[in-house]
Amino acid sequence: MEARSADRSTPAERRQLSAVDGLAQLSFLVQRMLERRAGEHDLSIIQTRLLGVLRDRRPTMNELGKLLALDKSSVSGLVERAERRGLVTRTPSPADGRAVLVSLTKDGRMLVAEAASQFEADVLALLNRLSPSDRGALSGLVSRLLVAYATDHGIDPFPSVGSD
Amino acid sequence: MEARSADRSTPAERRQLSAVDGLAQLSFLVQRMLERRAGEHDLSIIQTRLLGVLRDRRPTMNELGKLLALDKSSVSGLVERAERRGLVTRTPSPADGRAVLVSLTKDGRMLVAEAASQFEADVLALLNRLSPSDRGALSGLVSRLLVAYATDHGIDPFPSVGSD
DNA sequence: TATTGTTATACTCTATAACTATA
DNA sequence: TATAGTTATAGAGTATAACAATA
Repeated sequence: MEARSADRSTPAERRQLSAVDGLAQLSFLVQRMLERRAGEHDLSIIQTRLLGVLRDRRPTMNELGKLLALDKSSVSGLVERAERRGLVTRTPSPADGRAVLVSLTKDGRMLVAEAASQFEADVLALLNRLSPSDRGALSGLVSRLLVAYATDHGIDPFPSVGSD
Repeated sequence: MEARSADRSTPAERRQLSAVDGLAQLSFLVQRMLERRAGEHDLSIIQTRLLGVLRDRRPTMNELGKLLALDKSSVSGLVERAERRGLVTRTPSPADGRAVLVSLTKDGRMLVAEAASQFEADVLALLNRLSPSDRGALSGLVSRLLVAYATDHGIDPFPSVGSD
């Protein structure tokens, strides 16, 4: 649902968002930035995530399902649509006759690189609204938060977000 | 795409995420929390957002489209499905014979309240991984960032996230 | 038998276009 | 004419279930 403050005062009187509202709003903002940049390349967020995880992997359909937290049948459709656009290719696995390896094409790699750099620029522009010292502080706090969370969940905090 | 660090060192050597990666990961994490809690009530994120914006509004279909950034035809379907579940009701507008007012039912209000409080608890639990002073610092920085961004875009930073 | 992947099916979500009714 | 809303249609994205091929 929408994050919402219980605060009923007028805008001019309110000077700070609650921590929960702030984090919720920030997450929506970042997601919107990603969605917008992806959309400029006719990519959905999930298609963009697919290309993203393939940047440094050549997984089977099965592994892709785990990486993206999708059912194998969903992966079939996702990859089929990306393949139809020439962004990824399917290759039979030499190691396992049942398996299929998915990898980026040149076009796919170019597209994801472009979208990634634009998204990065968006986030940097957002962060530039803070002073350098505030920026560093925010970055450090977010990093610590994520590392603590990941550690609690037995995950390596550093590989990418979302799925891999 | 997946947020990714260009850092190629091993996990044990890496001690901080880049600011961009951190914000991207954090946004995915918060979104997953929302998605999970919504899913427990058989709600999608967009259905949850619909209920969320209706908590303190009684908009027309048209206004709802602007609040959620959806085409009017999308709103028709969205509201139709929510109405079928007994979560919202449609009432003819007394002021305009063409317009329809959408509002929460008791069931809808209960559902969104429950999902909201669970989501809030998730975010608070996440934040509790930081010390109280770090928590305050993070909250303040995020708040300043969002206020600066909103001000630059001529938006009131305080009403809810995402759409309203 | 178990695993990998595809296909059939069903539903949500979204947009465009055509339509009705009201302003 | 313009606006509010619905409906028809098309497509992406998701899951479950049934299936074929391989291990």
